Amino acid sequence: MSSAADKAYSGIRSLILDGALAPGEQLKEEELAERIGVSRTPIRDALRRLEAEFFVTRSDSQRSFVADQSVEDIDEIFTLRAMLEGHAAARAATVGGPALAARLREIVDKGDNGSDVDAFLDHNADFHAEIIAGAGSDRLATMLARLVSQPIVHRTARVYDKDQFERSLFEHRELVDAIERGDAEWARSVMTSHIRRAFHVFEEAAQALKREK
Amino acid sequence: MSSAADKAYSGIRSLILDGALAPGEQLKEEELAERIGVSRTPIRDALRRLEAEFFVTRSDSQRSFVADQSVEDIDEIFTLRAMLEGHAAARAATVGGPALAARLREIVDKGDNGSDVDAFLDHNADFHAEIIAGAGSDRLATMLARLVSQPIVHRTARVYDKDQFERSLFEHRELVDAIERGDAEWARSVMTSHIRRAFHVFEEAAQALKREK
DNA sequence: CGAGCCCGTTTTGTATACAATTTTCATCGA
DNA sequence: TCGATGAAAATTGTATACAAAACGGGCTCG
Repeated sequence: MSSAADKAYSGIRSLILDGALAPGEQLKEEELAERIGVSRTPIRDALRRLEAEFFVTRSDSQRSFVADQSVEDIDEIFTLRAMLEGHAAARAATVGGPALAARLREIVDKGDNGSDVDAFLDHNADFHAEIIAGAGSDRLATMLARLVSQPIVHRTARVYDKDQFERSLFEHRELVDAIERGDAEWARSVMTSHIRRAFHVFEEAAQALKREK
Repeated sequence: MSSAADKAYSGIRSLILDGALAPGEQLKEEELAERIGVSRTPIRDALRRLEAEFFVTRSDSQRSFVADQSVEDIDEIFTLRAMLEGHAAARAATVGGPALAARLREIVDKGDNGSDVDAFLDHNADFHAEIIAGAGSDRLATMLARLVSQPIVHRTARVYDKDQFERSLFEHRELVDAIERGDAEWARSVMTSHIRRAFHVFEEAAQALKREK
């Protein structure tokens, strides 16, 4: 896990998310290698991975750049995620059956304790992972994993207030109801609004931040 | 274009599509390197690319395998493609405007000449590319590019008969109508059925092939 | 002026040797 | 017989040197 390639991957990722590398900036393999303390080989590996996850883009002449992260870009990501994960929820409702519903209910019950942000994040990650697994589509799971950059989820949750946590939990419960009854379209809509709502929370926080400056 | 990495990429891709490497088979870097005539470095690169395109999967211990290509897998791919490209059509109808409709109509008119398979494939690729570009979402375009393996489109089109070509052209025309009028949901449905229909043509051909054996 | 071209510099691509890890399989002991 | 063990073999990971390609700045020529 702490191989050079993983170190390079998480290192570059952090540099981007912390803003040490600005959107649009060119990523030079040698410079990154020196900065992170590994050779260029694992750096190249990490760049390919980050490219698959839309953190990094490559020009036609193979140079790497930090991808844009404007509110429009985040909107695009949340829109795609809402569609794909809505589809996952619909499939989970169709093929998951009572066994899946039971597992989800257990996760939701465990997550219903207090307002600790980290505990909620754990619960949230478990819940969504279970639904995606329940859809039983490897490619869908892979696409979602690439699309959903957990740090964005985290940054969103940090600005959640008590009311928003409760709404999330409420939506999770409704999702379990829909899956339990095998109602694919109900599950799809709940999941879609769940994710779109998360985007708008993020959006408002970003605008508030902008006004402060 | 004819760099070692590209040679490795298209070489391995061909080996998989020709069946020289069977689904589930392990891909050994050194063996591939020798077979293709480049060193392991570009082979590793190619494997990452093929992994992003769902041709290759990796085990938890970093070994690479040829991905499954069962009818169920193809179904999964077409389903995801129908959803994403349906979304692209809806967005294109919303943001593309008359300019996009005009460009599309030109492409369709050019494609309406005879029953040459290759000409149809060119027309088809142009048409879909224009719509995806018209949606104006880089990440969506990237995801679709990774998901849609042209060889499958080709293999599907090879079994198209005259009637099916005509239906495709008809659907393309209807799509242009929908986009011209800015009707996102109409565009989405036409695109979705267009792609689902293509899957079932492929499916029937695959079953016919199976019965022959 | 400005478009195009040349050449030094920067950056990425490739091969290769060696290191680390994983797998395989033979052996041992209960 | 079964499972554990450990060493050999197979496979992937990493560093590094050199090759190739792309970029940039200054030059010429119209």
